[in-house]
Amino acid sequence: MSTVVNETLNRRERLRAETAREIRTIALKLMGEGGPDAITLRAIAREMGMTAGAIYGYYATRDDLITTLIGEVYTGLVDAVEAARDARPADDAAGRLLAWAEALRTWALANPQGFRLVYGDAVPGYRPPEGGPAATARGRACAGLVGLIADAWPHARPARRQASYGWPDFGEELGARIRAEHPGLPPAAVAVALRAWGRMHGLLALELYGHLSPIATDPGALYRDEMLDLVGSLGLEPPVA
Amino acid sequence: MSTVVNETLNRRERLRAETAREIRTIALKLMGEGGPDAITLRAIAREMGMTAGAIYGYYATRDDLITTLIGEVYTGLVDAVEAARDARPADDAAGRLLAWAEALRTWALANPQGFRLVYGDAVPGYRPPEGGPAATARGRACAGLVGLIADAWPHARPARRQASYGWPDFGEELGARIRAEHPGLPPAAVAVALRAWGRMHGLLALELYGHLSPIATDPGALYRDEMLDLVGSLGLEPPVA
DNA sequence: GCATTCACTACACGCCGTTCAGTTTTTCTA
DNA sequence: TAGAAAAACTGAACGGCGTGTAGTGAATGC
Repeated sequence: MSTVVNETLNRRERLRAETAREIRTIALKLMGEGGPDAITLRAIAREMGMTAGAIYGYYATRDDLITTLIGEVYTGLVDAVEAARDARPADDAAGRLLAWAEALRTWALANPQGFRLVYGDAVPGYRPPEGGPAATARGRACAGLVGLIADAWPHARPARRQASYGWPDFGEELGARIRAEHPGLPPAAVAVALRAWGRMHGLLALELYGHLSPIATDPGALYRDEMLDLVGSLGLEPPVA
Repeated sequence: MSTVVNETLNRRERLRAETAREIRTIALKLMGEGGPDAITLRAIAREMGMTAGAIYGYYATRDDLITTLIGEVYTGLVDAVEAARDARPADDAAGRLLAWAEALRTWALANPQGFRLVYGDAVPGYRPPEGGPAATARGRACAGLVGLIADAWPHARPARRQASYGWPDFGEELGARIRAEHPGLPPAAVAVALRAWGRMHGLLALELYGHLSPIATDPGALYRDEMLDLVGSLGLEPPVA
């Protein structure tokens, strides 16, 4: 079945793909306006001049659509942070980490509903599926963060390294990937990367969910400060600029 | 009208208060079973042998009920972390901070839906009201954290203090409270406290929302590690135990 | 040219929050 | 203590939701 798919798509298939994309586009628009809960099959259909039932020809259920959207949005997020990282020279470990973190916050502030979709409760009892684009995007994010930590690892003070971790402490897939990409990197570095992820996520989540606004007038300064502290704790010199 | 309320509550008022409490209790039970979205006026009424409309005699709207619940749950959370902190001797700054952090995670794992209720999207367009129990609880949490940082402040390395903050960078109410409770404490300490909050919240939120489970097998170890790093970065010696 | 496939509509079901007129129960008062 | 006033509650309704299912009309392929 995987042979000879070279023929251009049928007119039918083209229309079909286009409609599926329109559904997703409108869903994202609705999400941007009213949050993940505004993604309603009936609202999408209304916007498209269709009936809600028609969407079931494209997505088996609302959760399926949401899952697809999460994958798309998450991928866009990882694209953004990776691009920001790669805009810095490869030997500027501190700059690359800071660029990643700053791009994450910039993206989150520009797409607050997307952040909620990816990291919050999109659906009541929603459990992300095992594989799929969302898992891939998360894998990229984790691997990217580990890469940033790996670049900084030679500078890290030994005091920070004493926690005892082994590869079994981490997901098999991620562990294998990291051992391939960064031979010789100890598993403790993965723990540092995940903790760095937590430091970024924590202040961002608090800010985006409104828990910081009545308390701190400039959450961005707090966040930058936190990232500089992180860079410093890795033994890196933050850039003077 | 405010005069002479000394009389014991009417039988009516007693029954009324009891019913209101039953509503809240059942709502929390439903939340524990099915998350915040399972809090449904109809489900509550069903469980009580009532009609959904009857609840409107006690709470003006579902959001009002949710708001009340958030306040209660948040208060319970702060009670728990404060108790854990106060179980340690006053001169053990590191132990008190670690106890606070550990109690936070313990509470969150025991009440994951409560964590979602307080820190996540309880309601689509929900904006927490200005005052109320939830704001009070958050104030207690912040003040408590600042207190923990204040105890550690004399030990902090000067390198960590160079960020420039002023009192206007923080909420008026919180600022006044802190200046009263900790005279001489610079505003930069508040920033450190909020960043510490972020470090706790980040790993916890990632774990509870299932973003860490496919990656790290023991998020608790990660969390403890992060907290030890935090304590160390404050210049405190973590307890040997 | 015609059978098949596909996209879609119309309708139904059960859930939800919310409102409101009416009924029942309790409390207060004359 | 009888009746008025107030409070508590019901039952039905409205609109909105996700989700199925039978039927319709047009495009596709032989």
